[in-house]
Amino acid sequence: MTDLLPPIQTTARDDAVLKALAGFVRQEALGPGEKLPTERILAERLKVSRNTVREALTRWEGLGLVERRQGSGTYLKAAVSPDMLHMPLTLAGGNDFAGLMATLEIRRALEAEAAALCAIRAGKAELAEIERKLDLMEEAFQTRDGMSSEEDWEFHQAVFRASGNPLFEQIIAAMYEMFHRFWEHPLGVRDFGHASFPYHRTIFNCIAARDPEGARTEALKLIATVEDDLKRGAANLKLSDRR
Amino acid sequence: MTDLLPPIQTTARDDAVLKALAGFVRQEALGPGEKLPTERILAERLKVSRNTVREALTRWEGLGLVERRQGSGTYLKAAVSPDMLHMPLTLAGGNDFAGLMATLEIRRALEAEAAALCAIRAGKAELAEIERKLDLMEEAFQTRDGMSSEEDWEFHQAVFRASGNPLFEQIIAAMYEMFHRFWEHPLGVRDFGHASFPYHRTIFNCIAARDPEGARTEALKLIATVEDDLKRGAANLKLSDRR
DNA sequence: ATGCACAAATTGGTTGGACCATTGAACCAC
DNA sequence: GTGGTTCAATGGTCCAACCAATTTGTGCAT
Repeated sequence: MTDLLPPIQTTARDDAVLKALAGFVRQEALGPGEKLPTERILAERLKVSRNTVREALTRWEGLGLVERRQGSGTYLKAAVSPDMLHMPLTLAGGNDFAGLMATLEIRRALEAEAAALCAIRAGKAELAEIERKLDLMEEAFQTRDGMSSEEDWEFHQAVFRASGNPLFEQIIAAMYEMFHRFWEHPLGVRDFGHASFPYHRTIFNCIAARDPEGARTEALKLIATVEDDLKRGAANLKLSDRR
Repeated sequence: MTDLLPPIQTTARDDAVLKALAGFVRQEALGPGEKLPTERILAERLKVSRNTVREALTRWEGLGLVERRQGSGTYLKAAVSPDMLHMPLTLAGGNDFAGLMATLEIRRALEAEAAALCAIRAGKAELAEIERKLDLMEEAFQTRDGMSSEEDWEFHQAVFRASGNPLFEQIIAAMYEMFHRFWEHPLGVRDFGHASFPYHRTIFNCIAARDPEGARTEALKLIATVEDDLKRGAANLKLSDRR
């Protein structure tokens, strides 16, 4: 009732440019990594100023769809289609302990759901991929004595990817930066993340056994251990960080 | 081991502009709705071209942080801070059934977790606010015979807000557009959302009773009914949309 | 004074052209 | 081959002007 009669768009140059460009990408079947026409050519072909083309491409760049390399060209970074839906999300203040805990709660929600969905939907190939990442992680864990954050992350990524819903991976990928920043300075907790180790295997077992609720439960347990480590780290910090 | 030696950043003009602008907003304590300096003034003050200012603002506009009105000015649309984290989410084929299901799965994950957290953390004031929204919704439901999408939404928002974690509300707000768009054209399902109605009350009861797991369970049930309606709608669509 | 029509100033949107900085390939000397 | 050099292509920045929408001010009629 409220907003039928959308505001009429008298001008929308750069949007039109993006629409045309999306159509071009579709027609040419361009995929990630491929180079698209130069700004000058686009400007000439579309009969708009190069500045307008640049504004349009800036939008796509901000959305992570495209990467510009000076002197080289503009390259696709993700699959684009004319009917994409964008949900830009900006999170305020995630540098401190509270922010980290907040992201961890999001992760708990998504991790549990993704594991459950994964148990329902994962195909044989995805299952094999997850197990491969798990093996890699366990090997790294024993070889480097617990320093397996990279492999750990790849395991979780594989689970998210196999959930069949790209949003899981996207949201969590954006949070990766935050976790990674933290994992390099684990607040003096020497064996940070050790407690979570066994649950990776149990999660995988539930997924492989097609047990959604079991996978959900194990995922919740895993996050709980990480939360615990985090709280211990915060306590350490409070004791040692007197200045 | 892998990414020590990060690529050096020789120039980053527009990023610098945004950083400066974020600092300005912070210093002037500007909030949503307020107007920020004109492009020409920014260009002059920051000693950069107006073009560069425009590219920077285009980025913020794309992220939904800012709104430009020709002839009027540029206005803040959301709170900005220098340490924001941006995560643009893009969903291919956003208009169709699959896209809506994808966002619904995210919503299921967040809704369940938020309800559980809410049962643990909500204070008296938050609890009262949730109940108020619930009453409003129930009233609207009976008065307008099921058309209570706005009030429905506000109820869920109140729950998210009372979870004590702002990220829940932010993420779900980014997805609001998709839900809203759909609620106006419920695929011919006449009583869309009716089935979910009673669960709002049961969720609230669990929260008020400080029963996290109960709240989680009820939230999952609610989303399940919406998913069900959605599938029925998709079935209707398949039957009627032959062309 | 009040209200309305019109002009002027303000502001974002677009254009065209110029130049700079980086990249990558072709080429050359050793 | 290896390591420079040159050079054309390409994105990044700048400038100056003009267009289009909005806001503000001005002055006239009532």
